Amino acid sequence: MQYQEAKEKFISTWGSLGTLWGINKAMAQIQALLFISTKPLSMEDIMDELKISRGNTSTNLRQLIDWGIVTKKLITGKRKEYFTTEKDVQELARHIAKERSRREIQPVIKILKEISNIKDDNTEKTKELIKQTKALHDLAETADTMLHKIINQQQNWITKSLLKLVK
Amino acid sequence: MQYQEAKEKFISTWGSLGTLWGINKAMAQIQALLFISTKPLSMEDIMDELKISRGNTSTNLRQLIDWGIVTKKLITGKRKEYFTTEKDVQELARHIAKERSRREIQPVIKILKEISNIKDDNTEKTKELIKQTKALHDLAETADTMLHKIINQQQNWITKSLLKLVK
DNA sequence: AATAACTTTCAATAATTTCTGAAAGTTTAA
DNA sequence: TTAAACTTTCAGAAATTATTGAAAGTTATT
Repeated sequence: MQYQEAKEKFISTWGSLGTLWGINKAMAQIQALLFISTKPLSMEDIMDELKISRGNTSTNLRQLIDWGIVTKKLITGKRKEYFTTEKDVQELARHIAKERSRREIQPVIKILKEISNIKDDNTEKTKELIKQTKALHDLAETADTMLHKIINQQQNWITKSLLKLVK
Repeated sequence: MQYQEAKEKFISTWGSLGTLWGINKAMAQIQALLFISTKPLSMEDIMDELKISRGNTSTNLRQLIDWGIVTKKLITGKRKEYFTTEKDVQELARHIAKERSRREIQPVIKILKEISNIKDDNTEKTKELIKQTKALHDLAETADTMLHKIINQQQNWITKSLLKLVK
């Protein structure tokens, strides 16, 4: 397998994986492209490379920026904006986990809590609803808390290493 | 909030969460319905409750069975097939994690390994591709292994194992 | 064996999501 | 201030995914 084939395979695999987990294909592919690029890329570069339209590129870059995994980079002497993605896989995983928790898990936890707090009218079906949503709530909350601890642990690890470097 | 409202909210929330994570809405809702039901339900029951067609119900029940989180239950004296879902949240989480790993993560790990093993032609871009896909491969493999260790624990996996991991 | 009770399959359709491309908007340079 | 360089927005088109419903298939009952 040569470079070009490997590159295409990586980008397309990443795109499919994204789709499977509810992430737009173009968004995943742009991130994949930046992830293996040796230098920041312009919108033009990305459009050419992935054969997608300007609008699509612009929209998905914005989303990646909102997710905190892509940043604009201004290159002095150039008008265009250039983009890079977080290159450290652990940082990348942290960002994604943190965002998905904030956007998707936390709101569900809140709703589960509400539901499990409805008044118990002592019917069997109400008891079951309360019991099951409570169990789900507890599971989600514990898993989410643990995930955050892991995430923050990584951060600490990184912070520590950086501090060591500086000292 | 009364029972009926709470029930509907739970089913619809579960459906939306599913969609967000790449799971078909009907599939998630059927599972949600069974999850809070006090007794096994027939296809008829599910169709009525969720207002979906027979075909849709049949297809999605099959998928849930394939995923190992719903089982057929034959009630003696009745012709119809009845369905139940795993009621234990931890077992449920185990099944889902195991299946998603097997179907989605493992194949990606395999591809990442292939890609990161391409011949190094000593160009900068090839070196970067190898480096980055290798890092991703290692992260995915570590995370997946960790997940498997967690899901293979028989009981109290969250409180015991995850805490250990974090410490 | 015939019929009734039930489930599965799948072509057609509907709903949803993504993508395009051009107009509108913004920023920089001269 | 004007024009060029670049980015964003968004209505319509295209692609993808989900859903229906009825025919075909299966299994149990008489």
